[in-house]
Amino acid sequence: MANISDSIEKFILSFFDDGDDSVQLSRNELAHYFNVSPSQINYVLTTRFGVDRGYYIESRRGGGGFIMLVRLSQDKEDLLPALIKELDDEKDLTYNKAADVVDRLVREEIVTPAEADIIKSAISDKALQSVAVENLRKNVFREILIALIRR
Amino acid sequence: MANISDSIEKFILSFFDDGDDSVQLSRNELAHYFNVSPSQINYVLTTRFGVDRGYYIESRRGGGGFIMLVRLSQDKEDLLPALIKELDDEKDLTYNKAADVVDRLVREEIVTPAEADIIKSAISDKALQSVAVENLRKNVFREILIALIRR
DNA sequence: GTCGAAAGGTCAAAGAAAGTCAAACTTTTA
DNA sequence: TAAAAGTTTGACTTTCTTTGACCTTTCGAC
Repeated sequence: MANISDSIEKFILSFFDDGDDSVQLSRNELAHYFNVSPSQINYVLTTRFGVDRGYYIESRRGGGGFIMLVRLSQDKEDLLPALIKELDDEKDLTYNKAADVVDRLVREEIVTPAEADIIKSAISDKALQSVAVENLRKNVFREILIALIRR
Repeated sequence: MANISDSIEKFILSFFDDGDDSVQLSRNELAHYFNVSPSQINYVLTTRFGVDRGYYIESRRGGGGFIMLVRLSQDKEDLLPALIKELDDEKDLTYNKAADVVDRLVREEIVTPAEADIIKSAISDKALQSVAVENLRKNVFREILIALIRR
């Protein structure tokens, strides 16, 4: 966790701790506080607080400008079907993108952390990297078993 | 023990001495410390810290990158490591064979029935039948999401 | 209305890791 | 002692982060 972006992410997340569903911040202040260039705040926001992770970003420029992060809390009934639909549009589902979704499912209490580990292992690069299709299931299953050992 | 890889292995093993189950290291630092090329660290990791030896490797690139080694249960009596080993010998792992194993894991109370459902969906024919490899993860993930809806 | 300062936004380049792979070299084994 | 197995190295790739130069929007003063 040596990198600053992770620290900034944590810092921002801590603002949500009071159960608030939205948080307001100042890009310049934050950048100054962490001694980084302001655009790094944007980097953190786009990589850590995108829709994939279940956040919505709103902002205003100029005097009195601000950035507001809203934690999306979708209707639990709709979330899974919505995610499946989004899947189809996704042209390239990387592990990281998928893992973000899984983390969100944990947050929404649709899956337990233990189940999330299993899912992540099943969709990991390692599990799916199999040239020969015959080995695929083996790979996926192996990764799952490994995930089980780890807990 | 004249070769450097063995020394590096020993060195890394010593980090586990405090009873810790996981250890974090920097590839570059380690390579520099031993005066070897960074890729030699990968060599040591793959030859000495693979799953067969009871370790799991996780890593991240870029600024603040790291390599984390997790020690898995080394108990050869344990069911899971034994199953992983058997997997390698299995020439053709059908869905039914795998599902049997999963059911056994439920009976042994290693996984919950809910987790078993997730696992089964991840290794189902449907999940893994993807002509184009790019769609594979999508398929697997979709099947898992569907399994979640069902419950 | 116009202007300037005060925000925040964008993007590309540079930097900082780790990963891959094949070739060269060394050691072991049959 | 030749072939196989294991080790070492380095060039190249991929991923993620950090920085800075330049752009756009908003507000308040005049």
